Amino acid sequence: MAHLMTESILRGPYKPGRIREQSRELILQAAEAEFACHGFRGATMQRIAESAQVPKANIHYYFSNKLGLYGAVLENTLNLWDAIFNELASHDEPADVLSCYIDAKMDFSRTHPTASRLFAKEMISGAPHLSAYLQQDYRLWFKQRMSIFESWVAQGKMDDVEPAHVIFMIWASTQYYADFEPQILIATQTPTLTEQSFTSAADSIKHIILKGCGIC
Amino acid sequence: MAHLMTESILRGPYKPGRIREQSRELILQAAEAEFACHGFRGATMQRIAESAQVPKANIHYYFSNKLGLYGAVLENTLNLWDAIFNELASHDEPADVLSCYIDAKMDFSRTHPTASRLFAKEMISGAPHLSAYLQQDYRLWFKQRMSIFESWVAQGKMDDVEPAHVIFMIWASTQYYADFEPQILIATQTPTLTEQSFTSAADSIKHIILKGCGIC
DNA sequence: GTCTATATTCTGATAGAC
DNA sequence: GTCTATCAGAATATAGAC
Repeated sequence: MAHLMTESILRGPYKPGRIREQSRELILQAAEAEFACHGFRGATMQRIAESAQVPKANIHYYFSNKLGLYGAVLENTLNLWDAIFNELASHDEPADVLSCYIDAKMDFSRTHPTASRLFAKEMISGAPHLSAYLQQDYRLWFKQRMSIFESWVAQGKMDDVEPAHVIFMIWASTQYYADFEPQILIATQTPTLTEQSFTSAADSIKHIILKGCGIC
Repeated sequence: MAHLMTESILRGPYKPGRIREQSRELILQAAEAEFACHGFRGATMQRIAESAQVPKANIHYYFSNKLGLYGAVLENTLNLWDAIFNELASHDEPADVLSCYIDAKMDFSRTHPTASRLFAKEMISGAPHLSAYLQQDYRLWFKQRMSIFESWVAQGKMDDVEPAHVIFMIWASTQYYADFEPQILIATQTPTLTEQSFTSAADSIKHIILKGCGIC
């Protein structure tokens, strides 16, 4: 029976370092919400601690300082972001590729709105903590995808639109439903964005982007 | 000669209250940049004072407190915003209306990027200081424009796309070039967004939105 | 690992001389 | 109207008992 006392009821059997992981995760979640809402400077350790329901000093036990905590939150967010990036696969037909990508991006806005907002806040502030990330994989990824679009244009599979602007339109439109939720709710006079709202939005975006780019 | 000493070289002849106006304007400009970059909580009176090159106490002479200053900045921003709202006029042809509106919105992103970012930050934070504004004119404006779109759909002038999503796509895409500038610069590997960048982006957006909505 | 108490710096705001 | 000096409270961060 003794070892049962050390098991986590919620998260399965005991492993060395599990308490550490759990506490870290709890703080990270609270921090993500706080940073997404108030930005790096506007967020306070006090509020994060209250939200995570741990004493303020515990945060400093798990993370070196405020910047370290923010870095950890940002890293989590960027990992999620990368996963969506790679959803823009190079299948044969542009229609399939873009449809799937728009659906994936919109799904991300629905399931990870806080991550989307955190990223947006960081960008609007001039991306002071993202330079390393943006310089690496991101540039390469973008260049590669742009050349795929250009080959489609060359093959007459889509209109001669600048590929970068198409990507920006997709990013902007899909992220909008996470980042500008209050504006959308009031405009459409609905209390919350349902799963159906997102599906409907994705359908409209797909229709406009595909037809607008001359993809059949 | 004496009265020349009281004239402002930059802003024309002396008027009662001119010093007051000038100082207020100076502080407001610095505050807008600071709030747009760090949000309400993240901005500090100290930094605003330094940026405006006035002693911190002077800000409290012109504005009741931090919230009052933020309110004044936000009011300026919303007035600019309203002007663009009304650019979506109800001419006869959808193509003209949407073209002009996209151009106007994109021009706003180019000439008032800080205002755009301030508004975006406020939205991402849940629009805590905008509820009054969003409840009034905004709802009415949106409803009216939606009915125009619906009449176009009924007349077969455009595809049966949900009007709200079209508007959101236009807002999202145009604001993106102000709010997400760092991402765009790094992706396109250019040092700054030129006037030509904005024109090119507007052209792509117009092409995709108009064709995508079936507007000839 | 957890938490109370506290050191230290910073922030918003004010008083009062000029 | 302007500015220096300063307050009270809040912020990050640490010390040290348990």
